[in-house]
Amino acid sequence: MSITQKNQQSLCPLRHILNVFSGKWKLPIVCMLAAGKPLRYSSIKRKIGDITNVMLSQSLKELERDGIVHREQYNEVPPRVEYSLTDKGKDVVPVIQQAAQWALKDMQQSLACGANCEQCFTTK
Amino acid sequence: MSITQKNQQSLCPLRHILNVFSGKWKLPIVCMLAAGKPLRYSSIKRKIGDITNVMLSQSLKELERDGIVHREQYNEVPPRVEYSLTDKGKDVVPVIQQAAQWALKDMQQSLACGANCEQCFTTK
DNA sequence: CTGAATCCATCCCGATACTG
DNA sequence: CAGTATCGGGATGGATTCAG
Repeated sequence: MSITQKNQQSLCPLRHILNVFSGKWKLPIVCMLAAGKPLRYSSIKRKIGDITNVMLSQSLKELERDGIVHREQYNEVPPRVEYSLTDKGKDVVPVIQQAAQWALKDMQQSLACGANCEQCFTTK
Repeated sequence: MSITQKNQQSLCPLRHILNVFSGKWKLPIVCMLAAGKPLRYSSIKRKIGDITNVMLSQSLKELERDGIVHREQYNEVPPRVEYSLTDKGKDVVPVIQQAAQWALKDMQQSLACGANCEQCFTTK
Protein backbone atom coordinates (compact mmCIF):
# COMPACT_ATOMS: atom_id res chain seq x y z
CA MET A 1 0.00 0.00 0.00
CA SER A 2 0.93 3.60 -0.27
CA ILE A 3 2.89 5.67 2.16
CA THR A 4 -0.29 7.62 2.68
CA GLN A 5 -1.83 5.15 5.01
CA LYS A 6 0.76 4.56 7.63
CA ASN A 7 1.61 8.18 8.27
CA GLN A 8 -1.85 9.58 8.54
CA GLN A 9 -0.68 11.04 11.82
CA SER A 10 2.01 13.12 10.17
CA LEU A 11 0.36 16.46 10.48
CA CYS A 12 2.47 18.54 8.16
CA PRO A 13 0.40 19.75 5.20
CA LEU A 14 3.35 19.47 2.90
CA ARG A 15 3.93 15.89 3.87
CA HIS A 16 0.24 15.36 3.29
CA ILE A 17 0.21 16.71 -0.24
CA LEU A 18 3.34 14.77 -1.08
CA ASN A 19 1.70 11.65 0.25
CA VAL A 20 -1.34 12.20 -1.88
CA PHE A 21 0.38 13.08 -5.14
CA SER A 22 3.80 11.54 -5.10
CA GLY A 23 4.48 8.48 -7.09
CA LYS A 24 5.14 8.23 -10.72
CA TRP A 25 1.64 8.33 -12.14
CA LYS A 26 -0.79 10.32 -10.05
CA LEU A 27 -0.09 13.75 -11.43
CA PRO A 28 -0.33 12.59 -15.04
CA ILE A 29 -3.64 10.93 -14.23
CA VAL A 30 -5.03 14.06 -12.59
CA CYS A 31 -3.88 16.06 -15.57
CA MET A 32 -5.81 13.90 -17.97
CA LEU A 33 -8.93 14.17 -15.88
CA ALA A 34 -8.50 17.90 -15.47
CA ALA A 35 -9.82 18.42 -18.96
CA GLY A 36 -13.23 17.84 -17.42
CA LYS A 37 -14.57 14.94 -19.40
CA PRO A 38 -14.94 11.66 -17.48
CA LEU A 39 -12.58 9.05 -18.82
CA ARG A 40 -12.77 5.31 -18.90
CA TYR A 41 -10.08 3.08 -17.50
CA SER A 42 -8.85 1.98 -20.88
CA SER A 43 -8.92 5.52 -22.15
CA ILE A 44 -6.63 6.75 -19.40
CA LYS A 45 -4.36 3.83 -19.97
CA ARG A 46 -4.15 4.53 -23.67
CA LYS A 47 -3.44 8.22 -23.18
CA ILE A 48 -0.66 7.63 -20.72
CA GLY A 49 0.75 4.87 -22.80
CA ASP A 50 3.35 3.15 -20.74
CA ILE A 51 1.47 2.53 -17.52
CA THR A 52 0.63 -1.00 -16.46
CA ASN A 53 -2.66 -2.23 -15.10
CA VAL A 54 -1.21 -2.64 -11.67
CA MET A 55 0.02 0.92 -11.41
CA LEU A 56 -3.05 2.44 -12.99
CA SER A 57 -5.60 0.66 -10.85
CA GLN A 58 -3.53 1.19 -7.73
CA SER A 59 -3.06 4.90 -8.42
CA LEU A 60 -6.74 5.36 -9.19
CA LYS A 61 -7.74 3.53 -6.05
CA GLU A 62 -5.53 5.68 -3.87
CA LEU A 63 -6.66 8.88 -5.54
CA GLU A 64 -10.23 7.79 -4.97
CA ARG A 65 -9.54 6.97 -1.33
CA ASP A 66 -7.98 10.41 -0.86
CA GLY A 67 -11.00 12.09 -2.37
CA ILE A 68 -9.36 13.38 -5.51
CA VAL A 69 -11.10 11.31 -8.16
CA HIS A 70 -14.59 9.91 -8.38
CA ARG A 71 -15.28 6.44 -9.69
CA GLU A 72 -18.57 5.76 -11.42
CA GLN A 73 -19.33 2.19 -12.29
CA TYR A 74 -22.00 1.21 -14.80
CA ASN A 75 -23.21 -2.34 -14.56
CA GLU A 76 -23.30 -3.20 -18.19
CA VAL A 77 -21.79 -5.83 -20.39
CA PRO A 78 -19.03 -5.19 -21.17
CA PRO A 79 -18.34 -3.37 -17.90
CA ARG A 80 -17.82 0.37 -18.02
CA VAL A 81 -16.16 2.53 -15.39
CA GLU A 82 -15.64 6.24 -15.67
CA TYR A 83 -13.28 8.39 -13.65
CA SER A 84 -13.52 12.10 -13.02
CA LEU A 85 -12.21 14.69 -10.61
CA THR A 86 -14.09 15.45 -7.42
CA ASP A 87 -14.52 19.05 -6.31
CA LYS A 88 -11.50 18.63 -4.12
CA GLY A 89 -9.61 17.28 -7.08
CA LYS A 90 -10.59 20.28 -9.17
CA ASP A 91 -9.29 22.55 -6.44
CA VAL A 92 -5.79 21.17 -6.84
CA VAL A 93 -5.63 21.79 -10.54
CA PRO A 94 -4.52 25.44 -10.26
CA VAL A 95 -1.81 24.44 -7.84
CA ILE A 96 -0.55 21.82 -10.23
CA GLN A 97 -0.70 24.28 -13.09
CA GLN A 98 1.40 26.76 -11.16
CA ALA A 99 3.89 24.07 -10.36
CA ALA A 100 4.03 23.05 -13.99
CA GLN A 101 4.67 26.66 -14.98
CA TRP A 102 7.64 26.89 -12.69
CA ALA A 103 8.96 23.54 -13.81
CA LEU A 104 8.60 24.44 -17.44
CA LYS A 105 10.50 27.66 -16.98
CA ASP A 106 13.18 25.83 -15.05
CA MET A 107 13.52 23.19 -17.71
CA GLN A 108 13.71 25.69 -20.51
CA GLN A 109 16.48 27.50 -18.73
CA SER A 110 18.52 24.48 -17.87
CA LEU A 111 17.75 22.08 -20.66
CA ALA A 112 16.25 24.21 -23.42
CA CYS A 113 13.73 21.50 -24.04
CA GLY A 114 10.37 21.89 -25.65
CA ALA A 115 8.33 19.99 -23.11
CA ASN A 116 6.60 17.91 -25.70
CA CYS A 117 4.65 16.00 -23.14
CA GLU A 118 1.04 15.20 -23.74
CA GLN A 119 0.31 14.60 -20.11
CA CYS A 120 0.58 17.95 -18.50
CA PHE A 121 -0.92 21.37 -18.59
CA THR A 122 1.91 23.07 -20.34
CA THR A 123 1.33 21.46 -23.68
CA LYS A 124 -0.32 23.80 -26.12
CA MET B 1 21.45 8.84 -6.26
CA SER B 2 18.17 10.49 -6.92
CA ILE B 3 15.72 9.63 -9.60
CA THR B 4 16.53 13.00 -11.06
CA GLN B 5 19.63 11.89 -12.77
CA LYS B 6 18.61 8.90 -14.79
CA ASN B 7 15.46 10.39 -16.22
CA GLN B 8 16.78 13.71 -17.31
CA GLN B 9 15.26 12.88 -20.64
CA SER B 10 11.76 12.70 -19.23
CA LEU B 11 10.52 15.95 -20.58
CA CYS B 12 7.32 16.38 -18.64
CA PRO B 13 7.53 19.43 -16.37
CA LEU B 14 5.45 17.71 -13.74
CA ARG B 15 7.79 14.78 -13.65
CA HIS B 16 10.59 17.27 -13.40
CA ILE B 17 9.22 19.07 -10.38
CA LEU B 18 8.43 15.79 -8.69
CA ASN B 19 11.95 14.65 -9.34
CA VAL B 20 13.36 17.78 -7.78
CA PHE B 21 11.16 17.92 -4.70
CA SER B 22 9.99 14.44 -3.94
CA GLY B 23 11.55 12.53 -1.14
CA LYS B 24 10.79 12.84 2.45
CA TRP B 25 12.87 15.85 3.43
CA LYS B 26 13.35 18.30 0.61
CA LEU B 27 10.20 20.34 1.09
CA PRO B 28 10.75 20.73 4.83
CA ILE B 29 14.29 21.88 4.13
CA VAL B 30 13.19 24.43 1.58
CA CYS B 31 10.58 25.66 4.03
CA MET B 32 13.15 26.31 6.70
CA LEU B 33 15.35 28.20 4.28
CA ALA B 34 12.41 30.15 2.90
CA ALA B 35 12.48 32.35 5.98
CA GLY B 36 15.39 34.06 4.28
CA LYS B 37 18.15 33.71 6.82
CA PRO B 38 21.01 31.40 5.84
CA LEU B 39 21.14 28.36 8.07
CA ARG B 40 23.95 26.14 9.16
CA TYR B 41 23.93 22.41 8.71
CA SER B 42 23.44 21.70 12.37
CA SER B 43 20.76 24.34 12.62
CA ILE B 44 18.68 22.74 9.90
CA LYS B 45 19.19 19.38 11.48
CA ARG B 46 18.05 20.63 14.85
CA LYS B 47 14.97 22.34 13.46
CA ILE B 48 13.82 19.30 11.55
CA GLY B 49 14.64 17.07 14.44
CA ASP B 50 14.33 13.53 13.21
CA ILE B 51 16.48 13.66 10.10
CA THR B 52 19.73 11.74 9.94
CA ASN B 53 23.04 12.99 8.62
CA VAL B 54 22.76 10.77 5.59
CA MET B 55 19.41 12.10 4.54
CA LEU B 56 20.19 15.72 5.30
CA SER B 57 23.48 15.87 3.45
CA GLN B 58 22.09 13.89 0.56
CA SER B 59 19.01 16.10 0.27
CA LEU B 60 21.07 19.26 0.47
CA LYS B 61 23.47 18.00 -2.14
CA GLU B 62 20.69 17.21 -4.57
CA LEU B 63 18.93 20.49 -3.94
CA GLU B 64 22.21 22.24 -4.59
CA ARG B 65 22.79 20.28 -7.78
CA ASP B 66 19.31 21.20 -8.97
CA GLY B 67 19.95 24.87 -8.32
CA ILE B 68 17.50 25.30 -5.47
CA VAL B 69 19.85 25.94 -2.58
CA HIS B 70 23.20 27.65 -2.36
CA ARG B 71 26.00 26.30 -0.24
CA GLU B 72 28.51 28.70 1.27
CA GLN B 73 31.49 27.22 2.99
CA TYR B 74 33.68 29.17 5.36
CA ASN B 75 37.09 27.73 5.98
CA GLU B 76 37.30 28.20 9.67
CA VAL B 77 37.90 26.00 12.63
CA PRO B 78 35.46 24.61 13.50
CA PRO B 79 34.11 24.42 9.95
CA ARG B 80 31.04 26.45 9.13
CA VAL B 81 28.70 25.92 6.21
CA GLU B 82 25.63 27.98 5.51
CA TYR B 83 22.76 27.12 3.24
CA SER B 84 20.32 29.49 1.61
CA LEU B 85 17.85 29.55 -1.26
CA THR B 86 18.98 30.56 -4.73
CA ASP B 87 16.81 32.84 -6.83
CA LYS B 88 15.33 29.80 -8.47
CA GLY B 89 14.65 28.36 -5.07
CA LYS B 90 12.89 31.53 -3.99
CA ASP B 91 10.70 31.31 -7.08
CA VAL B 92 9.29 28.00 -5.92
CA VAL B 93 8.27 29.27 -2.54
CA PRO B 94 4.92 30.72 -3.66
CA VAL B 95 4.09 27.47 -5.39
CA ILE B 96 4.84 25.52 -2.25
CA GLN B 97 2.82 27.96 -0.21
CA GLN B 98 -0.16 27.51 -2.46
CA ALA B 99 0.20 23.77 -2.21
CA ALA B 100 0.42 24.00 1.57
CA GLN B 101 -2.74 26.09 1.62
CA TRP B 102 -4.66 23.48 -0.28
CA ALA B 103 -3.26 20.69 1.84
CA LEU B 104 -4.08 22.48 5.04
CA LYS B 105 -7.66 23.04 3.99
CA ASP B 106 -7.93 19.43 2.93
CA MET B 107 -6.55 18.18 6.20
CA GLN B 108 -8.82 20.37 8.27
CA GLN B 109 -11.82 19.08 6.43
CA SER B 110 -10.93 15.45 6.59
CA LEU B 111 -9.02 15.19 9.82
CA ALA B 112 -9.91 18.35 11.72
CA CYS B 113 -6.31 18.62 12.73
CA GLY B 114 -4.52 21.74 13.77
CA ALA B 115 -1.43 21.31 11.62
CA ASN B 116 0.91 21.90 14.46
CA CYS B 117 3.93 21.45 12.28
CA GLU B 118 6.89 23.74 12.66
CA GLN B 119 8.27 22.94 9.30
CA CYS B 120 5.86 24.47 6.86
CA PHE B 121 4.41 27.76 5.82
CA THR B 122 1.06 27.26 7.40
CA THR B 123 2.22 27.59 10.94
CA LYS B 124 1.28 30.90 12.44
C1' DC C 1 31.03 20.91 13.17
C1' DT C 2 30.03 18.83 8.84
C1' DG C 3 29.61 15.41 6.84
C1' DA C 4 31.17 10.23 4.44
C1' DA C 5 30.95 4.94 4.55
C1' DT C 6 28.76 0.95 5.32
C1' DC C 7 25.06 -2.04 5.90
C1' DC C 8 20.17 -3.04 5.97
C1' DA C 9 14.83 -2.96 5.79
C1' DT C 10 11.25 -1.43 3.19
C1' DC C 11 8.53 -0.36 -0.64
C1' DC C 12 7.85 1.39 -5.20
C1' DC C 13 7.39 -0.05 -9.65
C1' DG C 14 7.02 -3.27 -13.38
C1' DA C 15 6.45 -7.81 -16.30
C1' DT C 16 3.64 -11.44 -16.83
C1' DA C 17 -0.28 -14.10 -16.37
C1' DC C 18 -5.00 -14.64 -15.18
C1' DT C 19 -10.30 -13.46 -14.10
C1' DG C 20 -15.50 -11.94 -14.07
C1' DC D 1 -13.51 -4.07 -20.48
C1' DA D 2 -11.64 -3.44 -16.12
C1' DG D 3 -9.23 -5.03 -13.38
C1' DT D 4 -6.40 -8.87 -9.69
C1' DA D 5 -2.44 -12.22 -8.38
C1' DT D 6 2.13 -13.15 -8.08
C1' DC D 7 6.95 -12.52 -8.31
C1' DG D 8 11.06 -9.87 -8.28
C1' DG D 9 14.62 -5.93 -9.07
C1' DG D 10 16.09 -1.73 -7.81
C1' DA D 11 15.58 2.54 -5.53
C1' DT D 12 14.83 4.87 -1.17
C1' DG D 13 15.12 5.86 3.65
C1' DG D 14 17.54 4.84 8.01
C1' DA D 15 21.03 3.30 12.10
C1' DT D 16 25.40 3.14 13.14
C1' DT D 17 30.07 4.16 12.86
C1' DC D 18 33.94 6.89 11.46
C1' DA D 19 36.69 11.04 9.60
C1' DG D 20 38.75 15.96 8.42
